[in-house]
Amino acid sequence: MKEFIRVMKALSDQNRLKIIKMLQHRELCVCEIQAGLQIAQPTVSKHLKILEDAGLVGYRKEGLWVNYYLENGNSNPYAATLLGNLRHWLDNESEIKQIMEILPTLNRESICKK
Amino acid sequence: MKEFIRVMKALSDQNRLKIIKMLQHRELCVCEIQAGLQIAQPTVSKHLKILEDAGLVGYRKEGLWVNYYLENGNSNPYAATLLGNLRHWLDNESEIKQIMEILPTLNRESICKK
DNA sequence: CGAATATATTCCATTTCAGAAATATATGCG
DNA sequence: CGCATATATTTCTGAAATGGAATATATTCG
Repeated sequence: MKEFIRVMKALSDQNRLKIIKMLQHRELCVCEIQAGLQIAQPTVSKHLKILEDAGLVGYRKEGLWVNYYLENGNSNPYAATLLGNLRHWLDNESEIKQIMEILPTLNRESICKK
Repeated sequence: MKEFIRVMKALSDQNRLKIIKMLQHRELCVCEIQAGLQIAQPTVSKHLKILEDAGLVGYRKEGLWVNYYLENGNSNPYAATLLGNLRHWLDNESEIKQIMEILPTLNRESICKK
């Protein structure tokens, strides 16, 4: 019950849903996600932790960068099913389409190094 | 986006999930749900309103009683899919099994009339 | 109409959550 | 080691959510 609620709550936030939709296209580091969402970096990190605790995303460290990716949901069947649904859900939402346009232009080199 | 989040939030609460699981077995009036959840009546009414706003439940008035039932989700595709998933999800949770044992004994006549 | 009953709404206290700023940690490089 | 950079954690604040008590509404029945 608690595990299910954790997944549902994780997917009850606009910014976290945007992160999920972004990660459907490719792995992203924190600064790329931040650039897409336009919110403070610590806020992004917190959202990512909530998604991770729900079994929705995982991460790989690569030097200074931390690359987040969508989980398959092996650990959590609810997460797996909902991630499957979200593959096609929300694609027509304006907020999502807008980010998808920005996504290809996001480049960690140009975003982070100043 | 907002509509999706409304459904997810509605299904992010333990008591509302219990209501959904109860309604999978049969239509129930408010006082029967209250007896199953053991919380105050106004709280039940409020949860039911949240579920209704999300397109998850509907109701029929029958005299003094208001009978709530699970929606098919014609109005809301997200609600429809999740209600389908919840048909089998959570059945093995102890909190749910416990209510399912009480459910057959709930009788609006004996609960409300005092 | 007036009383009784089932449900809904309002109001209030407590908790939870999102966000930002400040700070801490970790990795790479000179 | 010491500095720079990317990310995580802590702390605080305002907004939202949950639950109960009190109150309001609606329906039935005499």
